[in-house]
Amino acid sequence: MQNILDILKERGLLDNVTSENVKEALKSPVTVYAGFDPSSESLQVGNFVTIMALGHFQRCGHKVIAVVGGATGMIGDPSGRTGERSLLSVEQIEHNQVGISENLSRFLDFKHSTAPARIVNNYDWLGQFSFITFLRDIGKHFRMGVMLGKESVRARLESESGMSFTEFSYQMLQAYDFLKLYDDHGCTFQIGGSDQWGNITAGTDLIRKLRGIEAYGVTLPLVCDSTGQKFGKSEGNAIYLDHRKTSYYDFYQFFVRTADADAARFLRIFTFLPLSEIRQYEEQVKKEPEKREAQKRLAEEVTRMVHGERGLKVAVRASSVLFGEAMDDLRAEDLMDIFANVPSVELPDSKVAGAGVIDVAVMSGLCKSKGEARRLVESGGLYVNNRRVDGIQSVIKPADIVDNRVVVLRSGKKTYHLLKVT
RNA sequence: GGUGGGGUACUCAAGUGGCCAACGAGGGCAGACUGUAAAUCUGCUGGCUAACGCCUUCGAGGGUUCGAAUCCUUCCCCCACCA
Repeated sequence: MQNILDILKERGLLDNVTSENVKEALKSPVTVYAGFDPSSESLQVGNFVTIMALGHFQRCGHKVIAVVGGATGMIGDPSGRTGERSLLSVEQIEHNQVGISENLSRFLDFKHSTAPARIVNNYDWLGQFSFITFLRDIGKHFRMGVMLGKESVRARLESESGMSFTEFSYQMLQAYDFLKLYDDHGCTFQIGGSDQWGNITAGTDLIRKLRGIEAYGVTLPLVCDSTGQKFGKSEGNAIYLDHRKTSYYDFYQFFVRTADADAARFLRIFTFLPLSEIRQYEEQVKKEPEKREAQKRLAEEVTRMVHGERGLKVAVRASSVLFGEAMDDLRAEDLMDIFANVPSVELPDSKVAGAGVIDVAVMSGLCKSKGEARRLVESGGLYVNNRRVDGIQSVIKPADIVDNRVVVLRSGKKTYHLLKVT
C-alpha cells in the first residue's frame, strides 16, 4: 500500500512533519489523532482539511481518533489568534460538543474491520485534574523558555493585546492530551493545521520526556483561495456542516462558486477522487471554463460526503431551478421542497397580503432593519418570486403568494428567504 | 505597587467643547460588466421615518456646560518600562 505521507503530499495536504522518521514510522499501522475545538455548535468547511487527512489515514489502515476539546475549549487555543478570546459558557460548550461529535460521525468509519475510528472528549481526563496536581505532575516538565518561544505566544506578547495566563497555559493541556492518548490507545501521531505546530511539538516533547519514545506530528496546510483568502467563508459567514446552519443549497453553492484557479487543487484536497480523474478536470477548466465542470463535480462530491445523496439531490434541484428555469410555473409544493433548507418564517395571511415589501423583507429575516431593506430596494437588489421590486412603496399582492401559501424573497443573486403563509 | 501610553462603529484607525451618526482604509451588502469565476467601476454600510426630523452610540458610572467622543472625577480593562 502507498505510504500515507506520499498521498498527503500529492494531494496538497502536507505542510510539515516533526521528524524525518515520520515516513518510516508510517510504514506499519499507527494510531493518529486530531483535535476539534467546540467553539461552535457545528464544524465548518475550514475543518475539512483535517477531516480529509484523517480519512486518508483510515483508508491506509491506520487507526484514527477524533478528540473533541471539551476541556481545552474552556481555555481557548491562542494559536493563530491575534487577541484573547472571550470564554464560552460551560452550557454552550456542552451543547457544541454534541454537534461536533455528530458532524464527525459522518466522516469516520466506526465499523472499519481493522481500524475502527473513535471519538473521545478530553474533558474526560483533563476535567479531573486539580490545579496542584497538574502543576506538579505535568507543569514541571515544561520549560518557560520553550513555552515562550512558541509562535502562538510570541506573536501575542509582541502585540498590543497581550495574553492571559489562561491562554498561555493552553499548550500544556493539548500536550497532555497527546500523552494520555499515547498511554490509553498507543497513539503516536497527531495531525492538525499548520497553526498547531507549537501545540503538537509540545505533545511530542512531553511524550519523549515522560515515556522515552518518539511521537510524531504532521501538519496540514492552511488552505487559501487564489486571492489569498482563507478558505471556508462566504459572504463573511462560515460555511457549516450542519444543514440547519448552512442549507444544503448554500453548502453546494459554496463549492460551485469556486474560482477556476482553485478548482483542481480543491478537488485534490476535498475529495477522494483519483488524481488521474482530477487531471482531466484540470484540462477541462482550461478548455471550457464557462462550463464549470470541475466546480460542479467538487460541489457534488463534497455535498454527498457531508449531506448524503438526499441532501445533494435537494441542492442540485434547487440550483437548477434557481439558475435556469423561471419560477412562474412552479407550485407551492415544489418551492417548499426546493427551499426546504432556506431560512423561512411562517406568517398569517393577514400580515402578508397587502403588506409593504419593506416590512415583509424584515419579517422574513432577510433584512435586519427597515433601513437596510429600504436601501436594498433602492439599489435594486430585492426580488419577490425572482422579480425585482421596483420601489420601496411596493406591496405584496395576493397574486404574489404562490398557491396562497408561499412567497420567495431574494436579496442579490444568491440569498433566499421563504415566507410561508398560514 | 510606581510612571507613561491606550480603550471610538464589524476590524484597523482619525477626531481633543458645537461644522460629529462621527474623516479614511479594509471588510460586508447591493448594482453594472461576466461564465453562479476573477478583475474593474458605482452606490450603500447605527435605529425609526416617504421625507423634514427624532432617538441611541465613542470602555462603565457620575459631574461641569446652553452644548461632550472631546473637559473633570471614580471605577474597569489592555500595553510598555520600573519595582
